[in-house]
Amino acid sequence: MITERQRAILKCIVEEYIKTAKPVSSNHICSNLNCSSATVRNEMVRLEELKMLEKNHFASGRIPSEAGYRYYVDNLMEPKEMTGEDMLKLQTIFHNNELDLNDTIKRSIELVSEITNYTSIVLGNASKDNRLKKVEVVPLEPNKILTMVITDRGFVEHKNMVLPENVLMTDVVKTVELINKLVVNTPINEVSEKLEYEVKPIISKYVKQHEVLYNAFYDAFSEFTSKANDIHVVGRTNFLKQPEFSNIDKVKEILNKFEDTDLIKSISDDDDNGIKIYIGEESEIMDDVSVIKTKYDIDGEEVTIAIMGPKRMEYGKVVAMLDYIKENIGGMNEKEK
Amino acid sequence: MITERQRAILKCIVEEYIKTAKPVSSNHICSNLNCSSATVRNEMVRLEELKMLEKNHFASGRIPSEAGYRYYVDNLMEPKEMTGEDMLKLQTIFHNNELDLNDTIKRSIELVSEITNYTSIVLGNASKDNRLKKVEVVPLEPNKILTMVITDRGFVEHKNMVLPENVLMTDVVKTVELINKLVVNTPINEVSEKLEYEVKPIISKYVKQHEVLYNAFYDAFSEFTSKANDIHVVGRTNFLKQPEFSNIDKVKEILNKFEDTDLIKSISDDDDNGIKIYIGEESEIMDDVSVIKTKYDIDGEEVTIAIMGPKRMEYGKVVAMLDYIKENIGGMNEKEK
DNA sequence: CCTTAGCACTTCTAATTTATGAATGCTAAA
DNA sequence: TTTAGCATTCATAAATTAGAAGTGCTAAGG
Repeated sequence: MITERQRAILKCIVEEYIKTAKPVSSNHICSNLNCSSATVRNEMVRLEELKMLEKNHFASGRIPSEAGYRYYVDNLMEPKEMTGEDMLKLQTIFHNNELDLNDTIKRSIELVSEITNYTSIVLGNASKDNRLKKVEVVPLEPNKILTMVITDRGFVEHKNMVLPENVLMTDVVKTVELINKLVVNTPINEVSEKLEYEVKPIISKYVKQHEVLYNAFYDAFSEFTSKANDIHVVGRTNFLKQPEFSNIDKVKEILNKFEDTDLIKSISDDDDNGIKIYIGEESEIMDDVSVIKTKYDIDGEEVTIAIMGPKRMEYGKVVAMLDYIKENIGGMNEKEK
Repeated sequence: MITERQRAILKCIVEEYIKTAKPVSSNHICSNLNCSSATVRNEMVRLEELKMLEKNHFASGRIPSEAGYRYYVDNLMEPKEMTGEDMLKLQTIFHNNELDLNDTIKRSIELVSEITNYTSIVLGNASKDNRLKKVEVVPLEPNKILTMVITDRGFVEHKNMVLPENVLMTDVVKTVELINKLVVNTPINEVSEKLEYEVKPIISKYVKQHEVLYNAFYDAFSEFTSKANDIHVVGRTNFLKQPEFSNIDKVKEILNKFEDTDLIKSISDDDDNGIKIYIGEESEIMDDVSVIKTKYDIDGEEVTIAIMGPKRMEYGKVVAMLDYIKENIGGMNEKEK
């Protein structure tokens, strides 16, 4: 069992280490508690036996182990109040009517990154539950067109195309009409299938250059599904500001992880909707990194956001901000309906 | 005057230093030329007097000075052939019909970054010469709309908006009709002005909630102009791979420069349309950095691309690639018309 | 039995020394 | 003009030293 005093010491060490990034000595702690440094040292030995603390070497101070952080986060951490200033900044984002929910989230998270100096990730999953609203073609120059795919959630994907010489504009219009008639209101991830089995057979009857046109639209759709599922990373280089990343190889390692799309996407794998904290190894990103993440379920559409920093993160501060954002986004969501 | 042998030595030193990033010794050179290391040393002294070479300290080898690189680039550098493999990779991008010119450039430049391990920048200047083609509104849910701004060049900017309770859909439609009637075909950078002085007075007569709606559209346009003028940077972290950036402070410095939008935009200030090389200080970005840049003039629309690396860049290789890209983009441009 | 003063002990860090080696500049001979 | 030879310079790496920080343990005190 862990005693009350041990808890106090652990809390003190974790918080001090988070603040300074330097191993914490018994001397430093005894001024906060009513006991001598020798007593603290005795307790430290016990906390080390419990695997809550670690030492770099014989005579360094103690630093929290992953288990130590875990215990701190689960049992000792006090919710940290946001500053009025930070709240105000978030409020201006929330009350900007021109932003839709997705952009609001992105902006909020960018702000979190700026305030905390951590890295933020937004993983959209827009394709899920988006239905095709309409397909549109705007002729630009004689043989150049703009094609647009619009969903009922307001996502737009567009692409400029150069028409081969032998394709007629009337054929383009026919194709678009056909697609609009047959595919509108289909969930976006089923569109490809529907195109292949329902549109293609018909298109070949009515449209001369059906091969070329069909392929062009088919590609536009598949690009859409891949893009909609997008990854938004802000503040990658914030890691450079952390003393534990003063080593250039560590920097390289973490920056390379950000290039690994699959790894980043895997952050949203977990289905828990609360605010979850993954410390070091648990993050499955890198041993020196912690991730705080949550999912926002915006009328059926899932958005995962994650804040990434060194293990020595200000967990309380970040959790408070995410809480605040979640609360307000939830409110907006209600209002909107 | 600089002698033939001195030129040969300078060329040798620059190329060796580009390859190894280590000061070049007289011994290393004399094996390439038919003379002893002592002779080379004598010449090196003269090249140093001409400010073409520098030393780190008394007994280090020589490294090229900025003037040395300059002389090399202007007089000694041989155009380097691209490898067939690299050409092939570029060709697949050029022949991808679904990419418009802008995307083709972006992709090509990304490839250059990948091959060379330098950083690439594409500075679009889309707003220039873009005219408003149409404004469109798609109603999504009862009080939610998608607004789109489309230009004659095929740029699309869109935004989801939540309508305030008291705004009627009919008013929205009226506003859109008005804008389309009055502003279509206006160069995009003049739209704001025209909105303010021509549309606003009229809108207030016909539309009830004119303030709210007017502001919404006004903001959408100004966002468009700022976005269209976009900055596309690829391979920022490639600098980490360069030995001259093994110092974390240098890395921070260069990464911070990338955040400075105005600085990056200033790269396109120069009006020369050829391929220009700025070495070190000349780049006005950072003393340790060189920039190779050029402008592509695609039927009236200007795109600046720049490749950034250490002073110790493979100038010849990059120039060859940009040449090749320019040639092919030019060809596409013709074909398209 | 818990707390604490005292002290020996460990290890890191930073400063200094030492040794080695790479490459130079200069001199003098070919 | 070229080059061999050699003293000279300076960086880098390894070895040494000194100092500081902080621990663990022991033994005394409440």
